[in-house]
Amino acid sequence: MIEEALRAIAEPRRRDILRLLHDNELAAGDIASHFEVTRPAISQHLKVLADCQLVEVRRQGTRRIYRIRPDTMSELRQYMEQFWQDSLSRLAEVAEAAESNTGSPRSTPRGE
Amino acid sequence: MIEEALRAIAEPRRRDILRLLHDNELAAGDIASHFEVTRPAISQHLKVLADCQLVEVRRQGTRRIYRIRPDTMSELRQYMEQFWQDSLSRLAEVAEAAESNTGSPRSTPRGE
DNA sequence: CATTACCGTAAGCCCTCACTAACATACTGC
DNA sequence: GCAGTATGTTAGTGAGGGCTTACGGTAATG
Repeated sequence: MIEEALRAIAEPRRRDILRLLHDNELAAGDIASHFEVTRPAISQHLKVLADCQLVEVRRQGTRRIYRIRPDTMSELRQYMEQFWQDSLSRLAEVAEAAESNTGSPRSTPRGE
Repeated sequence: MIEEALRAIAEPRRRDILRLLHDNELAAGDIASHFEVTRPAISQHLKVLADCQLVEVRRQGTRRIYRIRPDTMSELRQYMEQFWQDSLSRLAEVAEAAESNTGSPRSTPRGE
């Protein structure tokens, strides 16, 4: 489930959709009108977001109103926070912070 | 670049690799020995992680030693933090937090 | 009932991706 | 140079994903 949600937000278009819904609930057609792709494409994205419960849908006449599910969003957020802690050692975090503060990294960060 | 990194960590195997490297640097073979898939598969994952600068590699004889790049990890982390702020409204966050504090959400306060 | 608006679904195309098998490369020791 | 170790790279495969076109289904309206 969370795994599915993480894959879902890895897609830029779906992140755009979520940002679009950050404070307003919107009908599918309204959402689709914000993008260049066709309406069915957005509908499929909305289905992915609904399947992993990142959004929820409400029917109002012929319209489908989509809304963010903050509980699942927060769950995913917490999963990510745990991931940072699991993959970023305390020492590494401090080192990075110090490097960022000094502004003069010792090892070439952009060398290629 | 950040886009690429987000796509990279959407893959479970690559997150496992990053967690494996959280405080130790490891040779490619050592990393591969932790998984069931073949070494070339891990080598390709490592290339993906190196391309988006989530890890860096150092050569030591015939061995390639891989290490986390905390700067890029933090950059990605900050990008995600910004995304939560962009997609989660203040009100939704507060509502979720309150719901989470009570421990038993039970009745969803949404009219239907 | 017919029409219109709104929306999801199915099929097909093309591209990406994770994986394996085979080959190529770089370094070490004899 | 030759053999062995450690690793990257390439070709090929099967699965999945995003997109479009075409179609089907439901609700409001006359």
